[in-house]
Amino acid sequence: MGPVQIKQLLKDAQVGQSVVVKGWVRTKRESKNAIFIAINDGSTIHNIQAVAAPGEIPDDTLRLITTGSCLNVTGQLVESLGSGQAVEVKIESVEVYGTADPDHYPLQPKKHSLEFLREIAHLRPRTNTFGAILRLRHALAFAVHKYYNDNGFFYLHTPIITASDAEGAGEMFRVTTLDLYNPPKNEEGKIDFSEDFFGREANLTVSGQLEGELGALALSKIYTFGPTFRAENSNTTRHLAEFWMIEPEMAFFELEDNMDLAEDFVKYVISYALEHCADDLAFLEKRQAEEEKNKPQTERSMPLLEKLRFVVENPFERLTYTEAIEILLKCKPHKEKKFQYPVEWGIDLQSEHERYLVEKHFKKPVILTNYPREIKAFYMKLDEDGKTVRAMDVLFPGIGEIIGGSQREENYDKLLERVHEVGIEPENLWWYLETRQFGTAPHAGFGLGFERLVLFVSGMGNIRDVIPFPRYPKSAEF
RNA sequence: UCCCGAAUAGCUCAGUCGGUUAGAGCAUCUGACUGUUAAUCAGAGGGUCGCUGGUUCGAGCCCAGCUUCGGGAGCCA
Repeated sequence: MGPVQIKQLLKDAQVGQSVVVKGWVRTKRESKNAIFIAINDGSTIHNIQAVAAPGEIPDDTLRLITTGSCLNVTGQLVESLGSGQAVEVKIESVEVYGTADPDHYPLQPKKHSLEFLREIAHLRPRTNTFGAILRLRHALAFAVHKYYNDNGFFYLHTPIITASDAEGAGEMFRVTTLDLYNPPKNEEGKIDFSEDFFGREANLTVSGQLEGELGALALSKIYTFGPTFRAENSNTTRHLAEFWMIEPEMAFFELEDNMDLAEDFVKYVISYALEHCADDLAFLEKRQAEEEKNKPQTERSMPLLEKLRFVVENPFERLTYTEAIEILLKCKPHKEKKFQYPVEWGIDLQSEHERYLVEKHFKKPVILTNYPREIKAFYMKLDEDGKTVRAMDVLFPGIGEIIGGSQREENYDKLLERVHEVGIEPENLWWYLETRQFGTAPHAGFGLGFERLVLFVSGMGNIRDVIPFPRYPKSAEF
């Protein structure tokens, strides 16, 4: 199927074999006795070097071979006379598929800032960094499916368009076919959504969880992995308006099981990346070190591979919210009034508090559980004391909350009480509430932000650089 | 959305106290040299100093507003 990829060529091809290489030119170097063309087809971070003697490539063709142009090269695989590579392609013929005028092609054989590359998101996959990230992203996505498939989960496709506005997970993007310049109005002068496509207000999903629970209460173990949308005006290195979320939901799982799964799952996918993306991770480790070389020693990250192995090999720290508050109350930054936000039982933990726990106190991933009910969602199961809920957040160094989950409230009366408490109209969630009336079961689940995972594993600093075409406020160009 | 900072050549950046013709490195082009590795050396071309307005004899530089970007915060995954 198609031409042999450069990855395969570098791995398997025999010297003397005739080969066809199709890919994009990274650099061309000419000397008196030889022309060198570094070609990359995205299958691997490594280029293959194609070589010709001067005159072997017609001048008209040679002139078109510039950084960024696309070639179809036929030749023979030979041992390299140079020292940088074991094998190279001795060119027999070259066809230029597409030129890239060097006066206008923005990618040059030099370092570019990530901000600049974000402005040319249509071309940045051709860089080493984004090639590595996109291959890593693929491997992690594949590992997610493999993990759940191997563990008896079913991939459930929850809807992208949803009419339930009661989830409270954030601002939503409206979906409508109404004429925004002249929308139908009802007697009160308000927009008449009964005229809209779905006969009611509709939005893009902020979470597949509620539908995921419906699946778990039938198939026992399901997961979702799909796009998720938040219309928050978030301008940070950890938020996107469109991102991919993985949400497993399991019947007959309690909080402990949920934590065990979350930890095992994250460790599995990171191990998978370590095993299958060694070259790309090595490159990303170098890239991160290079980027941080001007930082003082104390602010530099642990080398990427060391960090990933550390996470895989060590148990996550597990403690309750109450225990975390006690640690924070006793800690130095609190006593020296270094925290911007006060610490007391009942507060929602701020970034600075989470960072202290993860990066200073424990120096490893932390799972916090049993948060006060007031600061968590209505669907979380109440603890016996009625004050806390069976929530769990997995906090990662540098990323913050990578997973948020809980055991769900399966008791109809308690759930209904919470629904009223937070001011949701029960009619809007009748189908969700019915699962607690018909064969309810203890169950639990969590959501993992896929880009936050890629961010952590890649060592990149901005979530906008770990998704091919990022969506964030004022940005949807590509 | 809030706080702080930034915007100068294709890219990364310097530009002193407001003062004549706005600089460097890389990239590009030309030449030299070389089994080269983001080659090296020499030369050349390349600018609406983010936008709008203001202050001033004079603004890349000072002031105001806007736009975009970055860092931090909030919202959260």
